[in-house]
Amino acid sequence: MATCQCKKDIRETRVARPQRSEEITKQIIDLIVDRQLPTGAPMPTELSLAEDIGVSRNSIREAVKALQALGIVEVRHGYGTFVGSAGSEALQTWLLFRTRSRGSTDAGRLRDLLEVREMIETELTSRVARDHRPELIGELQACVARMRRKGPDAAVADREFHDLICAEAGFDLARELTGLFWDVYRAAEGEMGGPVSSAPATAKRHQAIVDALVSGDAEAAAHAVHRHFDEVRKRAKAGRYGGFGEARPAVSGSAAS
Amino acid sequence: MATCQCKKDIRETRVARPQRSEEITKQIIDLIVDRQLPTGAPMPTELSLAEDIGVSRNSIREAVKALQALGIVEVRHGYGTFVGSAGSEALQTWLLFRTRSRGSTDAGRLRDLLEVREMIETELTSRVARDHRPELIGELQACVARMRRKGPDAAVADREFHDLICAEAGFDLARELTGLFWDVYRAAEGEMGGPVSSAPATAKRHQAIVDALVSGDAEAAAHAVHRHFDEVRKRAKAGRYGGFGEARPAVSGSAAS
DNA sequence: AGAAGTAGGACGTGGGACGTCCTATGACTT
DNA sequence: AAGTCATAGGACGTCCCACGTCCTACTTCT
Repeated sequence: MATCQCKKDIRETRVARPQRSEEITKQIIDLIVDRQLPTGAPMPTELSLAEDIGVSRNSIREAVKALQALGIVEVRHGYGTFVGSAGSEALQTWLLFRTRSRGSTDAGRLRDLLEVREMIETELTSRVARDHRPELIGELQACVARMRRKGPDAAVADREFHDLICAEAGFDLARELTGLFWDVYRAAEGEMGGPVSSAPATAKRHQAIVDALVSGDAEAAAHAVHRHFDEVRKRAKAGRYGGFGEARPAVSGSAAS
Repeated sequence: MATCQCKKDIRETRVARPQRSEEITKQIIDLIVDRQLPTGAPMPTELSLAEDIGVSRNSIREAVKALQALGIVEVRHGYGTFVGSAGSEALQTWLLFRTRSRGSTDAGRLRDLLEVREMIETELTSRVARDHRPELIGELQACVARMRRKGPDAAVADREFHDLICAEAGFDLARELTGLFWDVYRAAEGEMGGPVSSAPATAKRHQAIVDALVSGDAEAAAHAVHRHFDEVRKRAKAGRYGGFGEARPAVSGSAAS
């Protein structure tokens, strides 16, 4: 009753061949795109899809499940299936698994998360420093103020702070990704018993970012963001799970592994 | 025989409630994490999963389909189900749909793709400029040389060029994401009848990036990357689908781009 | 007219059957 | 004895059918 009784080994390299059901998935997507169905529009019934495509309802359901997992469709029990927004929430499962799965031996996954967020936010903040609504500053200050008060709201304010900046730049994808990274980082960190962020220090760093934005200096803004993330990394290094480990060179066999 | 005969409207806001089957998905993931099954490890049979969890094989299959869509498991017909790598290929469907779906009215989705890639690659290249293997330069030069020769290989060399730099930094997630963005951009561009890249101009920009890397000047490297993407944007603007449209401010109607 | 009850549509789940694909084992050939 | 081919069995793929649950919209009663 072990995992599997046959002599399968991990070193199987044979790739899964193109599946039939993948074809169904494609057809459903094409249906949405061809008819230009907007987000929220009702999809055909499972039954009518089955008839149109010429497969059983069971196969349709499996295809729909796959699309649902990607946020491409949204299913409501007893009501119908609708076109989804393909928002970043759909990737949460993916990214969280990716972060956890090889996590036991490689805490660097957590670091990757932080690193990508830093890259995007650095550039994003630079651009916002060059051009932003005047009201933004006040909104950011309000977040910082909330962060100064300890409590569960501090984390929320932290996330809102970053989201405000990312939203300001106007790149939806970038904004959603950074939000996703924030959420997954938080979830993975909590799971590994990592450090809870220290609100006062974070507030201080955030204030520095606001100051840079006020001055309109793009490079200063980028610098402030870098320092913010430096501190997060430093805190992580002191955490229970022993920090991230060093960056390893990609291809060469010089170090690491 | 229309899309749906009932009077559903697009403005449905009711959110889908937590589904039972989502629970099954979670249990399967937990199984992988708890047993620390590495990528490629065989999963229990659908039948045994059904017995263990106490649901029908049908439900298991739907859950597995969802996980398969995210690359968390890999199913091989007639052989078994295996733990997947959760690689970025899984997101291709997601991102391509996201880019295409609102594409007809908003070509800005394509721009978002490019923009995020630029942000990540700018930062990544800066870091690589500060520290990289000496062999990297030669490898990059080889790519540039291939790009100078027109033909289908030029695009491949283009992708390899970027991938080499991203790999050098050692952040897997960043590397996979930029690769994903490249692929999806290419696919979406082709679909919209966009411009094929002009190899000589691209090669020139890439050469500038290599030069910056040789000099070890992080800021120069960032600048070179920015100029590279500027050119891609310029080319896109001249494309058949009429360019990206301007950056829109997130909330207010004040300034732009 | 308004509210409660009801019929029907649509998704959720379960169970079983059969086809297809793959591997491993054993018989057969050289 | 070693290699090749045929075969049996395991595991996924697809299908059918039935019933439960949930939601909406219509009908009916007050």
